Amino acid sequence: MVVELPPRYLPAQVEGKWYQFWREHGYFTPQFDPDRPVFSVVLPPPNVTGVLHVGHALNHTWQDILVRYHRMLGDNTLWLPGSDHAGIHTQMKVDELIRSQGGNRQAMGRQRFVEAVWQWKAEYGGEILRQLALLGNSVDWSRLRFTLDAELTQAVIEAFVRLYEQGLIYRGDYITNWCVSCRTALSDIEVEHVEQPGQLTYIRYPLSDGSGSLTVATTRPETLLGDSAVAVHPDDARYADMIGQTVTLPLLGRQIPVVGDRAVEREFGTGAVKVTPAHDPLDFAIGQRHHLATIRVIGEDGTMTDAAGPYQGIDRNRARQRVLEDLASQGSIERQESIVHAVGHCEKCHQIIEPLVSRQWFVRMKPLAGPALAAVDRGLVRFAPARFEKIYRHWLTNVHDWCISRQIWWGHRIPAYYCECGQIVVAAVKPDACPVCQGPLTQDPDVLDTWFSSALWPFSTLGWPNEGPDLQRYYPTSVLCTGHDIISFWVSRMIMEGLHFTAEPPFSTVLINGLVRDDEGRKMSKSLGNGVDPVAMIERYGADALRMALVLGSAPGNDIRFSETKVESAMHFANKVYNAVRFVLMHQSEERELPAVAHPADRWIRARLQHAVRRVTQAIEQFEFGEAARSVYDFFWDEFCDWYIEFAKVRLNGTDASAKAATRTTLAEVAETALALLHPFMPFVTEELWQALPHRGGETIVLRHWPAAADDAGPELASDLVAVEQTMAAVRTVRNLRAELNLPPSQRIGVVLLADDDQTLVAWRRLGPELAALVKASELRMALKIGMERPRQAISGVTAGGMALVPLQGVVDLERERARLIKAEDATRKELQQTVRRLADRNFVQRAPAEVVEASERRRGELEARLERLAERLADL
RNA sequence: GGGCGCGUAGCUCAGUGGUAGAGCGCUUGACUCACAUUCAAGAGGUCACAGGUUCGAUACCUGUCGUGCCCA
Repeated sequence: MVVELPPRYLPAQVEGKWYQFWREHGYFTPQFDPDRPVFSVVLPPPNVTGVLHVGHALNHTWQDILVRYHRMLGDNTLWLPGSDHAGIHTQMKVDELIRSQGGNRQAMGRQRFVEAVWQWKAEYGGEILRQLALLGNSVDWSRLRFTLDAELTQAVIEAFVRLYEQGLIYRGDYITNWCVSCRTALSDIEVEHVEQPGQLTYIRYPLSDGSGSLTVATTRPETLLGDSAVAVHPDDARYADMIGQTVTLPLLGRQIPVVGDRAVEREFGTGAVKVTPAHDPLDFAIGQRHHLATIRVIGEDGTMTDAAGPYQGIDRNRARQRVLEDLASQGSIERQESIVHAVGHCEKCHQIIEPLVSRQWFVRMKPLAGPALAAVDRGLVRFAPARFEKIYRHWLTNVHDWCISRQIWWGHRIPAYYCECGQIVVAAVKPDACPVCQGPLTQDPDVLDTWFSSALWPFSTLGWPNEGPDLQRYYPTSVLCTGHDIISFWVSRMIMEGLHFTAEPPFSTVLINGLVRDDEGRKMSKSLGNGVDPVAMIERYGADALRMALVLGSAPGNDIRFSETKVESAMHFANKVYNAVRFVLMHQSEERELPAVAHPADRWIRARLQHAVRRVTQAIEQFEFGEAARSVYDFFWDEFCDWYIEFAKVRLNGTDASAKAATRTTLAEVAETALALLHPFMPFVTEELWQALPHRGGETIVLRHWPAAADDAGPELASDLVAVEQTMAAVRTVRNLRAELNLPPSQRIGVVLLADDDQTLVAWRRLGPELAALVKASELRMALKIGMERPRQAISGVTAGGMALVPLQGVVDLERERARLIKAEDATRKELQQTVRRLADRNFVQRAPAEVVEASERRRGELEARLERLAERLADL
């Protein structure tokens, strides 16, 4: 067969072609077979504004490995792609764009702005999806979803209405995290806590009866203006008699009570705290318990309200300075100390969060959290690795109600309608008029948190609330693969909503992938500028290389370090695979094949392949993708390329036609199976090569059945395997001797192999031609050691079952050789002593398993023999 | 303050209750007819430290130190 393949693998010329082929033929769309198991996965939807980063690349590669593996097993395999609308983020982005063009969101009005966002989405929102295809992800494009699609919006509205009707959604005045820059409420988990230096100010509040004063400590003196009490711990002896008294609020002169509350930490500051229910979550809770006034002194724009009296209209930061100055001039400040404390910041814009009371919509979490915890307890959902259950449990047991309204325009608008008469109607379709007074209704202006729609993703994407075939067939999904950073954000909420709406957990396994860090172990971030663009990596090294680099050395839940050299070496591997198969192709023949006579090496490589099949299959089943990848890698490179192909060359260059036929067949079949094994990891190069190789039926490796580990161990197999292993050992020993002598590979040498027993001699002889070729022997003599006169003036080495000698014909550095032998003798003696000591130990002999004791005894025998041989050689010199 | 990881070759990381492994890097030699994106050989490790369990611990337990993350 004439094969014209360039000597180097060029991924750029290959990858796009095959992806298009797969996509056009619809191989990623399952053909449902009711007799086969279902394997379904939903892609964690990336932000529509996003671009692919290496974290996605790892996460997607893992999913693609699982999905391609199950597709090859013949399961009904669905991987459903999509993106989410990323409410705040997208709105900010488009807002900036409009402002940069001199426009203004407020002036445009809501409707035109939302249209502009849709237009932006149509133009740029597909970027991440395009990049996702570059990675080779085998997603079903015919089922692409977006959280704001009509069907998914219907699901969101339906969920909201049902939860409302069930009393699980309510509207209320509550303290929320407010971002003065984004001008919206945020949920707890959208707040990042950052350690910062700050000032703890001790302020004296005089007792109203003039009998003294109480000192409180605060890091936020400006909130003093909104204080409605001072709280102390009821069991704190220092303040016991002050509870029930009133104090005078400095600056404003308001009379406020001293209350006792167990939430107060006695050890912090003075043990007395100012209570500002409108601007602190803990204070809000205290305020509720003691029916205190909620005085909002900071507005939604971050400036002081009219309740702040003389400070009205001042920015919150300047107000802090002014309050401090005024307190100082009054002599109310006892002292100040520097502290480091965690300050909440907006995850999106990194501004300091302002906790404030506002009217928002909430989901009651406790009733939903119970079943979600039970599902994990009962094993209906399991985490891999299991330790992540703890994070899940901890969050769900301490869960607070979820603020779901956002004061923005881009998103699912809340289906609540208000009448002037005070009536609130929550309905999927806007009613014509108020059911009470027939007055006109206006819709709530707010939209829902993006995570509210993401929580429904595993079933809204499959058609819920409609009971269509997709929902019946592919729900619940099989595995959800994601990072541990969104276990609370997303995973737990999907489980809660899934159980609530479908009575089933949305997936049975949560597979956690680690973070991809830079080569120094730092998190990748924009500010550090250490992010890696996966698309650039793909362009430079190929998607297969990027995938393999990320997967090798990755394990469930463990972070990995990324470095370009890893991608480079993975590219080398792709090239190696390519050239190995190129070799196979170059030796295929159009001639009618003769009956093949199998050679020990053929049986050996097939046995090693079976071993690799078992290892890879097992590792994938256990999500040990790094292990699985390494197994294929080692098989391909070490066993197939470095040994089998080298063995094969001998027979291919020989004259025996049936031996050639057997070799060709083995090369082709082993390569074909190995490519299948590698396909989930490196889809492109494997398809390219598989198409060129002879294969039985099938139009794509994507649908090739997954290799099954066969039990083909014949009686001759074991001795064949030993023969090959002993040959390999002898080759290594002779090569070692060659290296000792610094011989160039081109120089042929005489080699003598002396076997300790018949079995070894037979083994060597069976692979004699291969042995001679691999050690570049001009002459190879093999004999039993007994009765054979050892050549003098030869360099020698011990090997499994015998020894190897290379006659030197007068050219040898005797001292160097002697030093080498002494070193080997020392090492051998040391290990022998260890082994002897162990075997002398009655405890060991009696208690260790029999096979371990036997192995030790064998080892002792080997070591003794080796020591003997070494001594002989030394004597020779 | 609470919780969870990690500490194995120069670097990045596998791994196992019974003789320490890989890739990269390094050293030496080779453009050997699939591949120099290669081949062959080599050097390099008290498996963080201290106790305990065990006949035997790098692995299991406890503590210490270092380091990273999450939550409050």
